[in-house]
Amino acid sequence: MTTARFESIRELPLFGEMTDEAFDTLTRGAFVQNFPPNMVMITEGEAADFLHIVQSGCVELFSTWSNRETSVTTLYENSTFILAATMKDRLNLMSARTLQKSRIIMIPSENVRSVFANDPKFALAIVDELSRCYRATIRNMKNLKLRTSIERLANYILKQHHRQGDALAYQLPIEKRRLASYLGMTPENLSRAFNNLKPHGVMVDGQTITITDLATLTAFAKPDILID
Amino acid sequence: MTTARFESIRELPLFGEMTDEAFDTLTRGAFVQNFPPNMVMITEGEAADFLHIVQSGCVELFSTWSNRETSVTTLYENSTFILAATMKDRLNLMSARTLQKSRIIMIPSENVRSVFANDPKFALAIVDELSRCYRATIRNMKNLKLRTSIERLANYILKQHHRQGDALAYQLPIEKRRLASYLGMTPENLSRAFNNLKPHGVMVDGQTITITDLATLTAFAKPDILID
DNA sequence: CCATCTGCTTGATAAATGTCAAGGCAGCCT
DNA sequence: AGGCTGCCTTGACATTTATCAAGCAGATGG
Repeated sequence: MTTARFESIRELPLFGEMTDEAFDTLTRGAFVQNFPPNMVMITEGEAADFLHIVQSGCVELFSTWSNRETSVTTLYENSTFILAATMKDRLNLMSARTLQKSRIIMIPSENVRSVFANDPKFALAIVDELSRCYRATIRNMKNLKLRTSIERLANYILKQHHRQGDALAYQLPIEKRRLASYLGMTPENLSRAFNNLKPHGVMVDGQTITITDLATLTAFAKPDILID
Repeated sequence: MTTARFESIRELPLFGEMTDEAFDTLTRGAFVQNFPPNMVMITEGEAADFLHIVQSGCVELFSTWSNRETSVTTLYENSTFILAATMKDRLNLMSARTLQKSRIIMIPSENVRSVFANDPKFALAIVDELSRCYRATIRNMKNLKLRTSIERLANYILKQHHRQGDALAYQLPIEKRRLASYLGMTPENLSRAFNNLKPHGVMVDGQTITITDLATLTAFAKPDILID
């Protein structure tokens, strides 16, 4: 029974509703791979031969052009990536590297496309996931185009605050230089941006963020349900 | 026969492969609406009750936050929009306004979702369209984060050159202030960016762009198949 | 333990981009 | 024709952001 190896993903929204038969077909030829930290798994421009799922660890999607590099997003446990390129059988637009030791499940793209055609529940789940990624990217772009770097940082701090159970003090989940790249600025500028946020209720010590005045920070950040 | 009213879209990639029956179901309750230029048809934050298709004219998707506005994309004949929000039954993340007198076909979102479940060919077409939009947005974001404003303009000029049949002289399809917003800069800066491109082989007179040195412009712009 | 490395921070400076104000020009209306 | 109006352009200036260089601190490895 191949399914047993992929139990951990069977209950994910993307696979939860499909038939057992479809799930077996999907995972036939799939495999799990362990990667050390800081390993480039996928380089943009390559064919998208596999749908990837982060089983454990952490993966950064990034892109380069003309000696510049930018972080597009960071993925944690149970996230899928390379879905759009997989469905259209196109080249990857982004590269992927592990940030920590990570276990990645890889499902042949062909399987995804053939099961999509035969299992309506799976088809719906694919569309849900694609729509979610698309909308997340639109939000990301609005964030970049409508806000200054300090505003982006302020909203990032608020978002993490919510993600970490409304804790007023928490650890940054990624290195500051990667956060800087994600937010579209240089590490130097991120340092200064943290300093600029002091009067708006943010204290920083190493990886630890402390929100000293949530109301002031929120008033400054003006979070928006259509962006954040 | 309701279908007759929607003949013009029957052959689009999104609808071309589906059964006649499914197409009839889809367009039941759909309608065509004429809009004058510069009319806001959709405001971000509203529910996505209809899938929209531009039958003729031109539509800009844009977003606002805190008294700022940015143009996300411009759509021409046969483009669909609001697809992701339609499929997930969520709020629109972007607003839409006509730039010219436009005819828009509006299909109830419920129809799209129910036909999706019953017509595999349509389901595949939806995924294709969603993937295309997603990948276009990723490209857009890479463009914004990896290039300076002058580089973005140079690549925009090259892309239009190709879209307009490799013409060395052509008309800009949109107003400069909207182009500026799309490229993530102010109108004043766009003017200066055009001036900066003179030595790289670009001449501008009103709406007319003339590429005087394609090789130099291309060398400067460094277009990339994974962005442009 | 020291030496080294890497990521972070800071200051000084430069470059890119935005803001404000003014003026030009074309299209439009009366 | 004359006068609007809206868009674009230009100049002067302010702000934001990046770059370069230096130094610091914590982690790593002999």
